[in-house]
Amino acid sequence: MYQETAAFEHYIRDHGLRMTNARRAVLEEIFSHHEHIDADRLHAAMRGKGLDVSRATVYRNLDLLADCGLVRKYRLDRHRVLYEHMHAGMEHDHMVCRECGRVVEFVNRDLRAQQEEICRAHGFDPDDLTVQVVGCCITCKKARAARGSAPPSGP
Amino acid sequence: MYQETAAFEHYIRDHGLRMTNARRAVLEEIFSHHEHIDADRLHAAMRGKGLDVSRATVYRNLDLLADCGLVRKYRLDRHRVLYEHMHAGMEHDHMVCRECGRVVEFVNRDLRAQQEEICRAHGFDPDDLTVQVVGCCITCKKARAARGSAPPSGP
DNA sequence: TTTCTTATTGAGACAGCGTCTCAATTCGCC
DNA sequence: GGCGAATTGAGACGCTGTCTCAATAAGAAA
Ligand SMILES: [Mn+2]
Ligand SMILES: [Mn+2]
Ligand SMILES: [Zn+2]
Ligand SMILES: [Zn+2]
Repeated sequence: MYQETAAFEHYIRDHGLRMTNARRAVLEEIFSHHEHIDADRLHAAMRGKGLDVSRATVYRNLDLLADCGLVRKYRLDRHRVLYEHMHAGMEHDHMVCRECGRVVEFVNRDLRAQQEEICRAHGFDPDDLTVQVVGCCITCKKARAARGSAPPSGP
Repeated sequence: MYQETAAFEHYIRDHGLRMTNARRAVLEEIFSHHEHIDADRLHAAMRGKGLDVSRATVYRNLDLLADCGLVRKYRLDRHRVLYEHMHAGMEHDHMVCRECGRVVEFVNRDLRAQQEEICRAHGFDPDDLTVQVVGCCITCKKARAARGSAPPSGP
């Protein structure tokens, strides 16, 4: 947390912004959640703890944190944007199950290297590399197979 | 177009659905546009030609076409979903410029193979593999460099 | 410390976009 | 042609994220 606070304050100063209680509160809150969470849920969690930060401010500061690289922003389903705090530069990607909604994370350095190579080839300067797979997870696949081949009571 | 109509009708029959004029119209319309387009613009284009298909129906049938694989659905910016007709299994991915909004497409078989390999390793059955890069395109990079290093009138 | 400038916040209105509802229509089968 | 179900049209609706603007507070300067 010292690490992140320092990085955030550094970014703030560097950009002629101001460090505020609301900013510290949003930073602490997002770093206390270790799953993907949307802005409204994060806001509700804060209100639940008695932290009076407005909805607009939570949205604004999550985006600020994303800009400064402490938080990542994903759209894993079409309904809402999810945020997640970074963990020391450990970038990962996602597989999303259509059936159960489960999100599986994976890290693959080669995939990233290859994306960077493509960018280089096009003279494109990337800020954000995303790989996303939508499909059916192993659990749902097994469940479907079990249902399909040997249902408890015959059809 | 015969190809796609046949594939669509086959999918329709296979799923106990019905072929309608609205479906044919949406299919023809999306295949007549060769850039990314959103549902409302496609709807407007149809109305412009005198095709009376409702907004909801355009949305519904674009999603149906996406389900059956004739159309792909992307969210290249956070504002809206864009659709694009497939071209004989030629899957591609996108780089989006933050500054000018330009979208650069690229095809890379290795990247796809690698994604499939990761899925296999996780027992994940993919329907949809997406790679998206957000950053700064070569044109904007050059424009920025020109502005930064040698402005017409001194600072 | 007090003063001053201005970035930030809060509260709610607003907007975009996609979904839903339900009566009317159309499809496909008999 | 008649029937039952799938599809459509029109608009209301809901969810998310953005914007507005007056009030507040950060932080530089005095
Ligand atoms: Mn994640
Ligand atoms: Mn494309
Ligand atoms: Zn699943
Ligand atoms: Zn550009």
